[in-house]
Amino acid sequence: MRVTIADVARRARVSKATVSRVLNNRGEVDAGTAVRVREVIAATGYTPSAGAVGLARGRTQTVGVLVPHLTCPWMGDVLQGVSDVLEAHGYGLLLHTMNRGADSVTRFTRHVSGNAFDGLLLVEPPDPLSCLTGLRESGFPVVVVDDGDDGDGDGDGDHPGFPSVATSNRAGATAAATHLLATGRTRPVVIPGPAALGRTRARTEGFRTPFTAAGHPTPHHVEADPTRAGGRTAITALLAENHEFDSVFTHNDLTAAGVLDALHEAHVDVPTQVAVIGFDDIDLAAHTQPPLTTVRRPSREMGEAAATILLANLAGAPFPTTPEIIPTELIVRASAP
Amino acid sequence: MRVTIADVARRARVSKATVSRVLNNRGEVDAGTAVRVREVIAATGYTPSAGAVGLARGRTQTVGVLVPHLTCPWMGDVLQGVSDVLEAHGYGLLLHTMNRGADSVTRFTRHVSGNAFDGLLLVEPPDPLSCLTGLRESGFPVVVVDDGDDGDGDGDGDHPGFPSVATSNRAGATAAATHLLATGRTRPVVIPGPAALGRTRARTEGFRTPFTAAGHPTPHHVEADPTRAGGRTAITALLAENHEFDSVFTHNDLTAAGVLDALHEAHVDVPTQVAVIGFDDIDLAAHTQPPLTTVRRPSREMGEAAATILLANLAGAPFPTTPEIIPTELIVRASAP
DNA sequence: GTGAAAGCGCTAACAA
DNA sequence: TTGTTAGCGCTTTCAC
Repeated sequence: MRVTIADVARRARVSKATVSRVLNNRGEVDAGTAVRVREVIAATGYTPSAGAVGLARGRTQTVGVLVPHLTCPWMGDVLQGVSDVLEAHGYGLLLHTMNRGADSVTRFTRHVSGNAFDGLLLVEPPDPLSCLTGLRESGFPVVVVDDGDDGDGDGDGDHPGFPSVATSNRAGATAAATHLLATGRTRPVVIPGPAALGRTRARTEGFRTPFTAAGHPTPHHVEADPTRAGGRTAITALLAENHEFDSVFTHNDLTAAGVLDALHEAHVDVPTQVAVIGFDDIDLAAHTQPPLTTVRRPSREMGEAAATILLANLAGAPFPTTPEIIPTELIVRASAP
Repeated sequence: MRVTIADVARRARVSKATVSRVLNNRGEVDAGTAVRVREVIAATGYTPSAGAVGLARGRTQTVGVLVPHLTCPWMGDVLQGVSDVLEAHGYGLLLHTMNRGADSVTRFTRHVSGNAFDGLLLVEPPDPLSCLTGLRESGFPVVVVDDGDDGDGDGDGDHPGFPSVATSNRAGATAAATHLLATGRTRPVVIPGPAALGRTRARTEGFRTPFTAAGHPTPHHVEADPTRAGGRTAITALLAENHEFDSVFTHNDLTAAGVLDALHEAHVDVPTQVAVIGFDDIDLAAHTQPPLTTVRRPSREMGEAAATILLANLAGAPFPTTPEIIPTELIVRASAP
């Protein structure tokens, strides 16, 4: 049988209340008594039951994390950032996936209303997560990670009104464009991400700005699946129709890798004939042929920031009113030196 | 204020016990009463408090998962497998990392003895996890995922005695060797993983067997960090000393990618001059130049299997006495056709 | 400084 | 079939 607070109290010849005081460092205990209690605790190896403490205190010291799925390249980084911060503060991390569709959401909702955690981190939530608004109104602490914010600080991401952490999508894309212009590229092709996402808009606009500002036409856009095959197909088609371009900017690295494939097959040299820049800086980016210049998205730092904000709120601090923006960084490699 | 079982009972004009019966489908309730109770539940949006249920029942419907860290390529797959199974059975997943060293372990241990979860999944535990033995003796349900088992079914992984899920490390390496032999390679170089791991032994032996069986000498071994840079350095050194070899087998894909780098730099053609086979089949493997032949390790399936075994045990079934082996699969790509 | 007692929200005998 | 009564293990007034 587990050793309970009552066992400790009996052996230390005090009341449960006193043991509780010692446990929670409520100074109002006689030094000698405290020592005695601590000895018994050590001797019995007593650990408070998380569930009982939670029930009595009304807080579980646990944070829920809802992610779309676990298999995309940067999710591990986000989670690691979250996990590090949570653990450092003694919080547990209850992980939920939306991988199994509607059923997943139902289960998740039950967990939420079952008070299984004190706060919630929403990673890359798909556009209209209906249960969200309910949560928000009920005052449940929620932080959105990587909302589709443009990163210019005015909080117009996909879930306005929620405290959130985002990256500088717009500025990152602008940096890519500026880099291309600085190296003499004037006719880029852009392969954007899903049109529904705020970050796609932000990256599109951020990329266009320097070009139009320099008097160049709006960059040519091409649709493609956000996969390696998608990028490859798109560029192959473009080459077939003899479209002229001297550079490609994709909204994700996987697509960029496909672009490199297509160019390679068509014997178009990278970077001399065409420069390529991706977005995200996933592991693969450093390993393509040639290595990919890309806009790094600070996944881990975003996870850390989100967890920090949530924990601060649980500790009584108000949520920040504007999104916290973690800056992107242009990683220059051989595909666009 | 949250709506509690007492609120529901009052509004349905029954006792809390009856509500509880309806909640848990204890058939012994009058149909009419049950309907009335359900109506009130629906009307109030009542959800049982997870903590209170856990305390009363002595079970939390939550499983702990301890992973070394979240950033390695296959961890997401393992977790996705675990998560899918757990969610499908209504279990929560409490995630712990050992990323922050000793402190992590301490926190984790507290969670364990705090009864925060009903069972535990240990993913790739480092060799001697001291708290493990204590757990085991106390009868706490633990399943080890990817123990360093050789996969030949005799249960001699790094943590013998624990129920576990592993992959066919030995057979996978044998398949790689057989493939090389079948394509005329007789002088391989092997870059093994960390010597302390059981799977390194298993893969080493599995690879050697076909060669010695065919009358060839034991393959040449070269030490290297399990990173891309490690593989590159190792092969560069080997080339510098004019060591003759016609193929390379590495215990992980990252190292293999480094090997490809080194060969490319030295203008050694792959696969005509040297064939290369890796292990794991991480995303990168399909994207190297040339694409990497590798032994796929079924990460996600391992996660699913481990969760299934644990849940079965929590439901009353005994643990299997031998490790569950999910087979590897040789993925043939251009680096060793 | 310390203890008694009343919950936290639920389940599970035991009666009725 | 249903209600009553104890807990589960802890925190927290409120007295002393």
